[in-house]
Amino acid sequence: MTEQFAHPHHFQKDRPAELLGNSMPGLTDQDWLLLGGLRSVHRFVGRGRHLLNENEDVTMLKVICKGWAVRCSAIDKDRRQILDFLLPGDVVGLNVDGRGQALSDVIALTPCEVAEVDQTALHRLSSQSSGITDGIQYLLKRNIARTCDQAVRLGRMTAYERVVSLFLDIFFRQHSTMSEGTVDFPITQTVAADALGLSVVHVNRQVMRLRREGEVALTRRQLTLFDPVRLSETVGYRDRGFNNLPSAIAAE
Amino acid sequence: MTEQFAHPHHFQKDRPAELLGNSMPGLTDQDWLLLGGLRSVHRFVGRGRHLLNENEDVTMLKVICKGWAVRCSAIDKDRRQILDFLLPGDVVGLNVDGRGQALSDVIALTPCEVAEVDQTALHRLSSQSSGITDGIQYLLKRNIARTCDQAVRLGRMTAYERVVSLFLDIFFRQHSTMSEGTVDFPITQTVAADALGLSVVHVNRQVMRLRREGEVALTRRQLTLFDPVRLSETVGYRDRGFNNLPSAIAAE
DNA sequence: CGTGTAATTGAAATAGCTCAACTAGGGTGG
DNA sequence: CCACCCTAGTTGAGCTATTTCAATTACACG
Repeated sequence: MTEQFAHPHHFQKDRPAELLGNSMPGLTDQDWLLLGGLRSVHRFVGRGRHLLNENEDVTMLKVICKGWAVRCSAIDKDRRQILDFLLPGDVVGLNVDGRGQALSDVIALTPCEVAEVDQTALHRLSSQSSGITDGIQYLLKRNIARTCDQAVRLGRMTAYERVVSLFLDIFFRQHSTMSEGTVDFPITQTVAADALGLSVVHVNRQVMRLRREGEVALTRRQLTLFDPVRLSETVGYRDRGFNNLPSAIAAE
Repeated sequence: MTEQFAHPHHFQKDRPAELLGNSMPGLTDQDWLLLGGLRSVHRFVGRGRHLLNENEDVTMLKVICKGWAVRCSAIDKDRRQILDFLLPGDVVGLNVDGRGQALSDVIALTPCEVAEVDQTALHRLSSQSSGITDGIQYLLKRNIARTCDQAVRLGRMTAYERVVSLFLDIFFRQHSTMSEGTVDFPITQTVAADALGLSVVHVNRQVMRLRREGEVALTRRQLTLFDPVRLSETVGYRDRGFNNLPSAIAAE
């Protein structure tokens, strides 16, 4: 399918291991060594291509090195729900059902670079190091947290709140203070609509409103929040301690 | 003693070790022994009482031995989103943020009996047995699957579909064939509304419709589905392999 | 037997959707 | 360099699913 871009000669040991390790707090030097020894295959995936298909047997984990992707479940031809956005460092293939099959599709939102790691190889490492075991658990817990927040958004927030809350999520995944700032935002309004359970038209109206209110600037690829604190308060945003906000660091 | 735990299915389901072990497939006899040796404290929790508060530091895991609970996040005084239903065998305390604090409240839906287990004690067991490590991962993955399904429901299904899909979920968690049957259903329409992101009134209208269509019978505590197969097809229900449906067993 | 919680039903209000038309850019080929 | 497309964004107008409000009925439980 999408695997025609493999570069078998080009084994990049450092970057995938580094990205993976950075997503797992509390690794020892020994753990880093083990991770560094993981054999990985680097691949390029074009925008819109699948990194994973729902119900596919997951044998390889994929660490996103560059680009953005979405985890997404299609319920019929013209309804799909985006469950999560994946940024560099995120791992594809952890969300599986009781048979080890993928729970949802994963689709490249921008051209992506991923490092493929054999699942059983990582499992083997994990049995040698409790740090890595804990690291995988940490990634699973982060996925749970994101999906819970997503469910609350979808179930009990107004359109306006959903948009703000998505903006805050994406913002704080890239920005580590509570002050004004600009971050990458390669998310079209159509994609945002599928993430927020709204129609494109209605997403657009909320974005327009936020612009009129002077809360955000939004171009094709960049999002600026002018007062993240105020926005956080208006929608009851809660940091979950998986980003790099000071509160999380302070609580260590 | 060893022999007692080797055949879990033949034993009563109300003991913490059995309940926990039964939720973790693929345990060895040795794993069962370890679990059986876990010290646990038995508690009774009244209906409506909290088993866990959002943001509470989680030091104890609680295995539900009897009764039902909900995992639920309050966004303000009169909006809350129920994320999951917990039945006997489910574990309270796995869904935590990056600081080890609970992501959501857990509230007893009926009077509950729980077995409290020290988290670090279980963690210690887990470092002695890869079966138990995998078991915990399995529980986390099940939580992810449930929350993903919940997000799809909330984001992209009509009211009618949401109700049917919740009924199917609850049904197949207690019924292991695709044929007509009756299961426990201690869920008031108000509670269902908070789980489905709908108003009580509208939930009621969907239930009435389902009754009129002859699809369900629903009393205060019992739910009957007359044709689960047809219902599954109309809402695109997918079994995730965490219940006891034949498909799951067959795929082993 | 009362009393409070849960279910049911109708009617009016509304948040969000659909349809449709139009604008703005960004890339591509001639 | 322009003409052309194609995708993304924007806006208006009418429609509908769902909510809110309000009133009534059933039901469990002390």
